[in-house]
Amino acid sequence: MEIELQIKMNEKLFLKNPEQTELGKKIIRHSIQLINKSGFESFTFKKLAEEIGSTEAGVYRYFENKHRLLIYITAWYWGWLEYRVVINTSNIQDPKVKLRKAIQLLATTIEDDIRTSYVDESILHQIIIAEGTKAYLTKHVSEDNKDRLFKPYKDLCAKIGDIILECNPKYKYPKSLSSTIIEVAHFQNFFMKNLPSLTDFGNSKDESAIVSFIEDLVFSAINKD
Amino acid sequence: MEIELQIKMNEKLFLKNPEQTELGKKIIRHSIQLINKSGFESFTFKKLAEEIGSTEAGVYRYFENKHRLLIYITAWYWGWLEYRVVINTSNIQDPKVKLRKAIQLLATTIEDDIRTSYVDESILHQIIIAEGTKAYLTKHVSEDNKDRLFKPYKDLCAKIGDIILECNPKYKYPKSLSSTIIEVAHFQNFFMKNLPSLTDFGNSKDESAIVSFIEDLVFSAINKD
DNA sequence: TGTAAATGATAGTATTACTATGTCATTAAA
DNA sequence: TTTAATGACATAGTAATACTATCATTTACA
Repeated sequence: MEIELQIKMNEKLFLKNPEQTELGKKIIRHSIQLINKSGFESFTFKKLAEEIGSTEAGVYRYFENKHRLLIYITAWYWGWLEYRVVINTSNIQDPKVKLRKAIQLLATTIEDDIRTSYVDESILHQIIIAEGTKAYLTKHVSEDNKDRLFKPYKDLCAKIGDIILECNPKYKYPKSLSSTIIEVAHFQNFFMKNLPSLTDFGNSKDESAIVSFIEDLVFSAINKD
Repeated sequence: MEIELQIKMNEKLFLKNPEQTELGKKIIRHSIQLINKSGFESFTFKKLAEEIGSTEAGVYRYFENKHRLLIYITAWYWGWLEYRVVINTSNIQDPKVKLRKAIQLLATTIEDDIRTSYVDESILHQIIIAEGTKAYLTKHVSEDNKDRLFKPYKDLCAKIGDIILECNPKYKYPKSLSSTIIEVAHFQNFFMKNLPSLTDFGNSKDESAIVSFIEDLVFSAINKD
């Protein structure tokens, strides 16, 4: 039996749903590989089209431009991650154990999930670390936000914020702490691998050290009297 | 008497030192304005040249490309901020008061310093918030790092890390906490203004709320037994 | 006053980011 | 069964971007 896991995507993210055609799936799979390989700046629809044996215009039928494609794959990632947080914490009673689990899911690279045939999650995680913030660091954030393009990110953030409040209903900054956890998980990972002197785990190159740092930070903040 | 404050810049950041000519200073001043106005992506040397009544080729004599110019102005900012941290904490004995001061300097927009005639620091602060991370989020970070282009950022980070260690010599993550403070200060500011639901200070739009959040986070982490 | 540095003017190339139009195959109605 | 509509993709453009090269002119200053 074949199981396909589908993440429901906002219609405004694409011109034509890439999940519904072979070419569309190829676009997603190969854009993830290309962006990871050469970086978002040098990524072009022409290179992508050559890679998948199609044409530039073919790609433009699915996505308005490469920035929209970046928002699409980051939104996909956040949706997928929220799904993982939900299924991995649903049977846990203790909110602190829940939060620990969520931090671990956020800060650790995972293997490719075979149920999503056209997305390699381990590569996608690398893209989120290096390129993820570029999805919203633009002059048109507000319009994109009105189109709800960042909803998956905000939903994940809200979810983790709720777990924080479960741990300590009096903690004053659940949402800021939540977005901080997400961003720090990625930045510290990038620094560890590329600018190690900005971290305390330069040589180990070990993601579990990042998890420890974030846990220490988070739990000392919310456990404070 | 006129006082000019000069930040010493790494020679690899430019082809020709922009501080030493009128055109060079114009390039810095107007690129800061243009990047702030339209964002780094839509910023081009052609538009800049038109703005300052020069030519594209003229700008290329100073900077290899627009990304190097971005690194230049971010490096300038970090150098200037470290200078401010040093002079504003040098006469403080209590390391916790020092750290509080440093956090405040990092997270608060400052007025333009008239001693730096060709740089408007308040605009520059906005650029660092929205575009700063793009200076190092590239596929060529490591080479750029070898050229020491990020030294001012790393120096500032090390400085704050030292203050953290003064507060608590046993704290395990001084460098990671330091880089976290810097990054959190900026993206919480960005979120507050652009994606307020990711923060707990959406309506207030008040930087002092960010300072409070960071102080709470930092001091509960380093004061923990 | 001479000379080097700085700037300005002009032109050109390769690539990028996109648009417009045309063709072919499939399906759906007449 | 023909005809029309639709979708998938190719071809061929354009305007802007990111540079490089050359040469003339102005300015600084020794």
